[in-house]
Amino acid sequence: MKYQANKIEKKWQKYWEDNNTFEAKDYDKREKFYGLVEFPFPSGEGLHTGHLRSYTAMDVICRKKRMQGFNVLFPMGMDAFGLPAENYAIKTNTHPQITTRKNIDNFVRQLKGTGFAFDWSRFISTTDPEYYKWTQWIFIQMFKKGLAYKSSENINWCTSCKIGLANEEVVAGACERCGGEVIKKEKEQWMLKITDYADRLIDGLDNINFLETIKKQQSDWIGKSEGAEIQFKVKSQKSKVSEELKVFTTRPDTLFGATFMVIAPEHPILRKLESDIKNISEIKEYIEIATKKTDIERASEDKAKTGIELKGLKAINPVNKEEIPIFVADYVMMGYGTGVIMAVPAHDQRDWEFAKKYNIEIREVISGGDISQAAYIEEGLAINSEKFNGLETEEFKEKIIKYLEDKKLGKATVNYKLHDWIFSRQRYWGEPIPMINCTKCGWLPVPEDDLPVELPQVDDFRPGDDGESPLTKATEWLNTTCPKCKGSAKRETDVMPNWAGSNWYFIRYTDPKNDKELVDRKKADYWLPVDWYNGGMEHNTLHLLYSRFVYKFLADINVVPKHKDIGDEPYSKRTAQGMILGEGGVKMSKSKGNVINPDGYLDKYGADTVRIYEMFMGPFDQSIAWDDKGVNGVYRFLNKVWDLQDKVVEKEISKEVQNLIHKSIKKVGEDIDNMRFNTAVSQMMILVNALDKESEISKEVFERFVLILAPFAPHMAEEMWQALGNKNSLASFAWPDYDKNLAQDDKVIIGIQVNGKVRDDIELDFDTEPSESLQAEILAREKVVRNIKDKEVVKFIHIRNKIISIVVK
RNA sequence: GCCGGCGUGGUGGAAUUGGUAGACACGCAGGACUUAAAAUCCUGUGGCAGUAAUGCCGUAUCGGUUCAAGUCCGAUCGCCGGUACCA
Repeated sequence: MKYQANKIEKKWQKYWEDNNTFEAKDYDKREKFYGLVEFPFPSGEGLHTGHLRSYTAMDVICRKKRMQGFNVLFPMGMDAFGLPAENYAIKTNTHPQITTRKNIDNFVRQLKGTGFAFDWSRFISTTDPEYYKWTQWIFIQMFKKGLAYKSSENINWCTSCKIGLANEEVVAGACERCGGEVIKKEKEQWMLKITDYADRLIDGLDNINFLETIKKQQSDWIGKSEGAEIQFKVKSQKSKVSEELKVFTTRPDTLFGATFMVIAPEHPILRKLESDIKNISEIKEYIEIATKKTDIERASEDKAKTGIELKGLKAINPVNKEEIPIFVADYVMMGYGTGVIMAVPAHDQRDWEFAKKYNIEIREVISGGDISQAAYIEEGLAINSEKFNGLETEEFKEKIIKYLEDKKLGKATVNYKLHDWIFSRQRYWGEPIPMINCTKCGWLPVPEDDLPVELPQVDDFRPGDDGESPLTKATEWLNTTCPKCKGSAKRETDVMPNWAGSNWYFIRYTDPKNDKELVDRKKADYWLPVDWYNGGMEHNTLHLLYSRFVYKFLADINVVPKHKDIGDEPYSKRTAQGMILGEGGVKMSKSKGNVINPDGYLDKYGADTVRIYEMFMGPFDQSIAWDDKGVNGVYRFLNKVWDLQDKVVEKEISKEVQNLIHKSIKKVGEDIDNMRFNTAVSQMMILVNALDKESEISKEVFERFVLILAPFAPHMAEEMWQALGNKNSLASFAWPDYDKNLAQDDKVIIGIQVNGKVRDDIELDFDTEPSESLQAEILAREKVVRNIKDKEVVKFIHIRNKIISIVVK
């Protein structure tokens, strides 16, 4: 019988569904395994090959775990809120609800057609009110704990999306999503205080099994630096002022070398002391140019620093009372530290360049460099620092901080790159922020019994040109009563960002239908943490950081467990796959028209072929180009496998085949555990090529092969398993064992080198020990003799099972 | 600039982590089957020289350590990803 992929795939997909083969059982006695993949955004284009790579990998892992006797939870859902759905709605004037439902159906169809062993009974969508009720509930809990607050600040404003963006969503000065121009705009925003968790987000990385590069990305993003905050008094020539400039520095030991100060153009002191600045009109001009510049322009100015001195004002160095000039310059950012720096040109390269340009004194206070050439940024012994002279940097730092603290001139402090998280979007297709504003009582959360706050129907999904949310147009919904004084009040019209639903979804999978609480604590205790989370490289920083933050918060309020080994971390292991590129190695994109939709391949070759190709195409963690011919090669392999069935008989197993099957079981198992799927597949190819050469194949051997093939090509494996006379699905059948001794070849061929060059090889019994007789035998071999000639053997090295190396002179 | 990763045949890639470089697959060439093509099967396939045996060269480049280097060390070049005036 010919291999008919589509027929057997449909048959088994139906079987799995009818028999709930992949249902995860709460509280089961078997050891649990929670495997997680990132749920997709259901776009109009359907699944792409990248989704399949990630999902197939975790599917292979989960199927193997299930065969090994684990109670596996492998869930799927849809992250369906977001801009693309909304932009599509604006374009076509269709409600996002409708397009989203259609897209979800299409995604589910494609996922089921690929044969993933998801527990579909736990399916969730972030747009389902039963789900986002709890997204809103989390927000309210954060508000109650003071972690959600409203703040008016300069936000990044995408002129194209007409939406506020978090700093994290601005890439090189442009909108992360649409690439549009980003400008600064003042706006009232809900903020989440993720900075309160900064230290815990760093410390938590210690005990979890993430790739080292991911850990580094996480901690670099948080960007913790320890240093000191120091106050400089400001002195005006014109009037008595009591203003102070606070600076943050990681090098308080260079304080005596501060010869000027620089403040950011946005710094509020400029407005306060306007009348004291003699050259104010010049300054104002500079500020105007600076604030007009987008970040991208500020950054691309060839590193040439510009700035202007504030005439009429001086700052006083708190340790030596020196009066130093103050500059405004756009290389200092309001968003980091205090927006003011003490410039130490001798020991900071940017300050050095600035001082050279504006002819400011460069005073060396740390010895060891040549400050006439460049700033010396290393540590060293202090000089020109009065009573601190001669101290090592570390000791100096401690002493000067103590000194400043005693005199109330400064203090030790910690600074982070991480900003609080802007959580408001003035858009339509998101979770409404469940807050009510009463003119008398202020901001109050919607009573929890009234959740969810459902997204109201509106006719126009477009944000207002003033940047207000489309929800302001839903007047009936907008006007409500104050939960406290019962007076008239208004609802918050901003919605939550895309991240809101995706930063806790993995918790909900453990109890997806609970309408009483976010999750039944007993179920969460059973299933969490996630044992293995695989996803895209692009989510290694933000999504991971946000969801770790939310988990820690939920653990603090006792909604989810803290674990014995990894504490309040949600994922014990995280891996990431490489991207799949279009043919020729270019990034797939709609605009290039080279996006590969798996549907065509699923129809033509079947899911098993596509699955194996995705695993075989290259190392899992590297980007790789799609190759149509490679798909065909895998299809050939599966046909060969299928045809082997005709040769299966009950018979004795030859020694060679016994060795090969045990070796294969070992290698395929180990390779799956290490995500080395490509070599697992090639091992199966080697096995199949060998079996193909036999005239008859032992049933026992073939059964074992079918079992190791099953995670990769589950449909074909089930069909062949049944044909071998088995009644039930192999999904929970035992993963085969291997015998260590049988997996080991009993002969090895090793090379014989003469002066480092391989001249001969010899077959030896495995584990043959070096011996004199063997040495004599080797030295008598014809090729060896020929290569030694008349030279003297000075060394004879025999490394067991590896090499024989002869050194001659 | 800084941080991380990588560089192996015509192509994707393997190499037990210092021990016969090129597994497996794609492609290509030749052959079988066929009226023919597709599919399938067989053979060959790193480069150079040679009928061959074999020899020399070969893992981005240069140098080092070692009996032995794709693997370790140093320098250089190139590519990819992250980040960007972070005080």
